[in-house]
Amino acid sequence: MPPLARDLIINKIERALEAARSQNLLPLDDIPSVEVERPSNPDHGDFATSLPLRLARATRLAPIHIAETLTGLIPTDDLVEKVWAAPPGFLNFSLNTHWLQRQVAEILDAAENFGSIQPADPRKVMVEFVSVNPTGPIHVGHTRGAVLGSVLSAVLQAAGHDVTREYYVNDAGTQMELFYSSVYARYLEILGDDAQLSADGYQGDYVIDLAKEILDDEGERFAGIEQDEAVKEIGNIARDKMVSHIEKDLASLGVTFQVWYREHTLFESGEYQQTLDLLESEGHLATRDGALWFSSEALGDERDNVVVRSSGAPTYFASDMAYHHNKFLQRDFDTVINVWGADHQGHITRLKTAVGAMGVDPDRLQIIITQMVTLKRGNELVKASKRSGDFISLKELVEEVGPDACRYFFLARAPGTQMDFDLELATKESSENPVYYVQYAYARICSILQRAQDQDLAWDDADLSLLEDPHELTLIRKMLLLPEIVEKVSQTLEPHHLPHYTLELATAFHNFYENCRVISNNPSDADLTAARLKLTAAARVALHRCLTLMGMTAPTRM
RNA sequence: GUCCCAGUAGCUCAGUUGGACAGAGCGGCUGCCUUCUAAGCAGCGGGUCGCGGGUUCGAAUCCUGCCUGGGACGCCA
Repeated sequence: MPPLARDLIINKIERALEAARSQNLLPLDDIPSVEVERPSNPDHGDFATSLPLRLARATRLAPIHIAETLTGLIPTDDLVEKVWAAPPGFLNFSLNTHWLQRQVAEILDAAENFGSIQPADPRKVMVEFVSVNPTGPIHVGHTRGAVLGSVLSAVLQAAGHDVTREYYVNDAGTQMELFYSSVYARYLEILGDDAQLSADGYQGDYVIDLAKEILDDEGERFAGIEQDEAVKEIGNIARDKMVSHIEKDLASLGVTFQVWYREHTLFESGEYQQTLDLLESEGHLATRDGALWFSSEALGDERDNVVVRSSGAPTYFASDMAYHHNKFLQRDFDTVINVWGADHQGHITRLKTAVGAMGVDPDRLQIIITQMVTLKRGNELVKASKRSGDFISLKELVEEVGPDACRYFFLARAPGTQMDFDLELATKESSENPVYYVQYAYARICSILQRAQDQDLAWDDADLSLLEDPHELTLIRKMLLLPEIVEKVSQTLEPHHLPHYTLELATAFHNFYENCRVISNNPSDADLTAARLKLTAAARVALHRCLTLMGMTAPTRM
């Protein structure tokens, strides 16, 4: 992977600053950190920095003077065609056309690795996401986190990190007990007993379906045995079925995991006890009112939190502490990213506090909160509550909208914003969804390249210096942005930049297509045709990578 | 009551961590298919960036006070 043009330019500016200092052209005590941006206006070049404006105060010089001084110290070369100062004090750079043309070959050489980068700090990263309790099917509200987590994982991997995608299965705790008894109650109900489902039990029809399945598979034997034992056995079966349903539903959306980590293993392995011992030895635990508390208030949290109830049962928080002990201290992840729904927001501080109490830098735990998804049918609100059973499942959603559009829809919005999902609109507009715009560009590319192949046209040895049309150069410039986008997403943990970029890339291709005929019928254009085919092939590489990173299909025809 | 997130075009949303004239898609209006896919392209119209102060060369972006919407504050998960 060659260095990014951006980094080469930053380097040039740094050297110019060094020179300015040693030649006493600028009164600098030390070299400031240099940042460049991508100007939105093409007239301002490919890269720009506002550094002169920032240096004005410290140097007591006019920004434009600083910009002009630096301009004189930055030589143009193979990469940079032009450097100029622009009022009130910007320093602009435009890239050398021949350099741009050569990048077409670089992109083709990189092939499916195009867009990948080498990070300054390669890390072992875990992305834990979805992690819905296996007490019911996965529904629309969870879809957002599922898509976000899977794309984030893919991008982090492209950014050179060692990524593990993990689902935390909460198979211990009171909600699971309630779920188990709910299935048991339905089981008995089918066998003719009076309904015994408690008011706070799980009401959804899927519980009945589950009970039927178990009845079909296992027969009536659970009716004959003692209740506690029956609930336990039925519970185990129901849980396994639920987990595998969830796994299948997520897979239909293209979301997969490497590890399904079970909560109860924390207790079996002794890690739970180990975690408590560690916290105890550091003086972070206290007994009060018959319960065991984590003294988080002393560590800056708003209040202390219960770890073990007076009943002796550990809280969810307790196993979550043990789980993060496992992530950081047992499995040695450098960075752990948790994707949580907005309802878990209150949990952030205490978990970070707990991680800190274990001697782990809390900044190594990064929590992304996805805001609520409000589900609508037209103007009608659709409630999504698992216990009432009235919800739209992920499965239904994928069947109705399709996985690609579904992914794009959730992906294109920043995680921190609440969003409305109008089912009516989503299906009605599906043919005009931006996802088709992008895929259409890809299909067009494939169609052209197929035609070229049919005509035995080769482009490997094409003369890329023929690519001089503004639309051609714009397309090249746009493609070269991908590594920067990958880096940005991996740093900000905001995958929504990717679909937005992909849309721009598709636009750049559509514009090229409209303005530059690729395969010419005129034999005298053979060289230009070859060059444009090569560019088209590079565009296929770039768009394909985008679609792959987003977990979407790349159709060769539409 | 305290804390967190959000408020940008008719609608759905971006806005490169304080920069150059505020963008895209959809919807509306007008053009473009006898040559590689019209699921496309070109153009027009559309904004008090929730409101008021402040910080500075410069604010949609940072600070502060309000307004509106959502969420979190349990020996639930």
